[in-house]
Amino acid sequence: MQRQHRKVANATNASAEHEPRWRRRKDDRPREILNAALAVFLEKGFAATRLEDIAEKAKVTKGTLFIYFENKEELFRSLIRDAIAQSQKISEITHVEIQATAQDTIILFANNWWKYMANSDLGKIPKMIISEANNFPDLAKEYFDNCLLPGRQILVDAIRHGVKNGEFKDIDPEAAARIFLAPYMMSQIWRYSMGPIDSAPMDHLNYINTHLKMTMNGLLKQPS
Amino acid sequence: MQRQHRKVANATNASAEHEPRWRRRKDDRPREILNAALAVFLEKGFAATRLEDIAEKAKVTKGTLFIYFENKEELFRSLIRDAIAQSQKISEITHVEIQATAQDTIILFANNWWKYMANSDLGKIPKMIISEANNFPDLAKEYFDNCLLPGRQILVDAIRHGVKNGEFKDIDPEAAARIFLAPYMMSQIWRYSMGPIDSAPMDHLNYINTHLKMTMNGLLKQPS
Amino acid sequence: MQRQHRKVANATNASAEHEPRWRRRKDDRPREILNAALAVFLEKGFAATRLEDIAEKAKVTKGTLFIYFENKEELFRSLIRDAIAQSQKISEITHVEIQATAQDTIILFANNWWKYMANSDLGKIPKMIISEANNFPDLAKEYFDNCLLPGRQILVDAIRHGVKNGEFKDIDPEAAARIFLAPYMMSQIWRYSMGPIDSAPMDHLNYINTHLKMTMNGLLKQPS
Amino acid sequence: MQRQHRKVANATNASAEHEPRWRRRKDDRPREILNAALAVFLEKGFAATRLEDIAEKAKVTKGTLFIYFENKEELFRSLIRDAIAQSQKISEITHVEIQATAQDTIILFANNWWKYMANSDLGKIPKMIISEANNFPDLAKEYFDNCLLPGRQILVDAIRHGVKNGEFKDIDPEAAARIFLAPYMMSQIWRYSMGPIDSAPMDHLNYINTHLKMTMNGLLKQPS
DNA sequence: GATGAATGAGCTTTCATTCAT
DNA sequence: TATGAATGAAAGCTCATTCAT
Repeated sequence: MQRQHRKVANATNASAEHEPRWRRRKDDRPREILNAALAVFLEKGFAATRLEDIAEKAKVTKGTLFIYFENKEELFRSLIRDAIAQSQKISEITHVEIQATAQDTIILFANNWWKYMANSDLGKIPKMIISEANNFPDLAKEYFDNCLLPGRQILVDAIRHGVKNGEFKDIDPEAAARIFLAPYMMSQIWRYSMGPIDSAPMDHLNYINTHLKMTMNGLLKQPS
Repeated sequence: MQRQHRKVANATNASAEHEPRWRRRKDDRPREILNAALAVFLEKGFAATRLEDIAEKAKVTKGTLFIYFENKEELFRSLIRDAIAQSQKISEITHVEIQATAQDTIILFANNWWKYMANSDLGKIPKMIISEANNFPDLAKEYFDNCLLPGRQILVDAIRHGVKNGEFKDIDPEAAARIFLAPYMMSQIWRYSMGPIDSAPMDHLNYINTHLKMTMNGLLKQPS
Repeated sequence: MQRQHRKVANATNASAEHEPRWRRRKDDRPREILNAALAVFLEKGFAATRLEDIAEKAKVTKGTLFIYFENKEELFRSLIRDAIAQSQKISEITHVEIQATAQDTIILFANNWWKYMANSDLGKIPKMIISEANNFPDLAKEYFDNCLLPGRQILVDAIRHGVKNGEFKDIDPEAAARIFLAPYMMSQIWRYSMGPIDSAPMDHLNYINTHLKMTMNGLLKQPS
Repeated sequence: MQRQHRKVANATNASAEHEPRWRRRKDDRPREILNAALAVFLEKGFAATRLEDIAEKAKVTKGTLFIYFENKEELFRSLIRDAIAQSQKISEITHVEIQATAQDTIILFANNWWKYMANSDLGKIPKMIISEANNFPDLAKEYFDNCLLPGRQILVDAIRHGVKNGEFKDIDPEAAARIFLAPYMMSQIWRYSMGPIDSAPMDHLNYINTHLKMTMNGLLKQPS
């Protein structure tokens, strides 16, 4: 005991206005760790991620991670579950009222949904889920059921409605919904994987607008 | 890879004449290992894959892998490089002659390309590249430059040509090409990740046909 | 230990006059911690014991342990040393006057000694010492020299005296003393280890009386 | 590959008659490891034992332990289970025929049993079981049921028989059996814990003989 | 060549100990 | 004083890689 106290005293005397070696950040730590974890898991994948990298990025030591998360797997799961929970909140927001036309419904939904996907950390999840789906099938399913299916269903319904009321051509709504979503998903997946590699980076806004234009009107001037 | 191939060639020469044709030949080993590796790497990703799993699938033991491949990383690289090499051969085949209409050119290309993507192991590469792009950026770039860019460029050229000659509406060919490709890519990536999870499995042919119809003619009956 | 006691004494002096007597006083802490430590160390052994378990049992937090004890090892040592000190006090009590017969001396000593062994925390020490003797040989020696040897010596002396004066048969007093003690020791060691497992729990009083009867008179009706 | 082969060649050339870095000892390893484990677990206890110590004693590396045992706990359990299995074989040997007198039965059994306890590794188990009983209650129970109870029961039966036929005094056979066994057990427990500390080491044979004499005939010349 | 026992570097996890609060 | 968040030094365990067989 004596010895330790003296040690502290010395340290204090030697450099009185020193930054403390660490601070208590009980409330903020989990978020900081999750943010760091997201960055590293996204980049390297689950297995290739070393907890030390996450710790370093979160500016804590390895041991601290285990105060807030049971183990590496639980940290990863927390990350995904957290994203799912946030997505659901957003789902409620983006749950669009049916508009005058099916086209308007689709565009409104797509724009709302895209706003979150492209501008928040939520947009990083699809790449991670794709990469880890076989290692964490339960998480993938949870994400799929809660975050992807509902949005797809809105599209299916809108397209089916548009087909029925003569606004859209006769088309399979299920397939059309998937196709409509593919460029959005692909864009996000690409961004966090091939993004740094693709020599011709994409103008996202232009990309999305072109997508809507193409999907609605087609490429052909004189449709067959 | 190079080194291994030479070694394999030697082995073949040395023993080919006194072994019956139908017998499993020693120089099939690298192929068998690569096949096994593809299956496991695809499922689990590079870091989560244990060489023992690959060995088991290839019906050899761990030690044997190191006879044919320098180490785990080289095995993975061989896999991708091998796929790139095959893709290039196919590229030559799918390098379509320009057709009467831009639409025909695009459809011809797409069908050819899709034939290989959907029906051979080549279609498994995109998911792996997406997952490992940040851990193997050089491989990702190689794949991108040799397998994706050329195909995309054919589309860009065809669309640009179609826009110029009045066949297509006025649209950004770069963006349009990416959007056109997205559902194809997404379909393959999905297949090997979320495929087993997606409750409503896809009819690929229907999906592709709907895609072509939508892209060419649009959804709207009365295009704006 | 010494240091802690002084510290405690100070604390008592400083605050004794303005705190009600019945209130749990600060200087009970070391005792409470030692009690908790005894329970957990006894159950799990030194290395398998987590300080957090002791803290919880003592209704303090981990950090508090380090206020009263320098480290885990010192806490353990304090525990044993404390027991040794108590044993010595008791030794003085049980240091029996020589009785009319050697038998009476032995029985008087055994009953006195047993009273403490069977009914106080002192009886928990043998199991701990046995378990940790190789990890803390100095402690084991201290316990042996101060707590076991003196008692054994009393027995050796009494037996030797009994042999000499014809009260006892001709027997090796050293061996006989050990043998006489063994069932007592074993009984305590057993109690805190196999006790909960032994399906037929022991009636201690019966056990001890049988022991005395057997040891003094033997099993045989017609001694050879 | 090339590189490694050359490396080997160099090493070989440089010191051709070198001892190999390791040998394959598939069949002997488990025994060697168990022996090493017994020594270290016995000395330090389960929790304080580092696998590295066992590995070192067994002249292998840490990793090798995991080839033969699933984890530290399983290694420990294997050790005990192995001892139990051996004990049972011996039990069959020591399962004594009933002799002319109860005294003879007891002495025959005790001598047989003691032969193994005092002269083989089996005698090390009681100290370990005592120490770890609370951490491995299932193992302790298994040991108790298979190794201790049967022997004790033989004694109980013999004593009860002796009491009934007038050979022995009227005594509680259950208690007497425990008391009879205590010095044997204590002797073994002592040997592997306090043994190195006890300044006056024991002559085991003398100890046992004194025990038998005392137990059978008692200390008193003129039994009361 | 092929095998798989053995190695050893590296990672996850634990927990005694420290120290900001 | 007391707390408990944070640290960091092990320890257990895994697995790519080596190498005796």
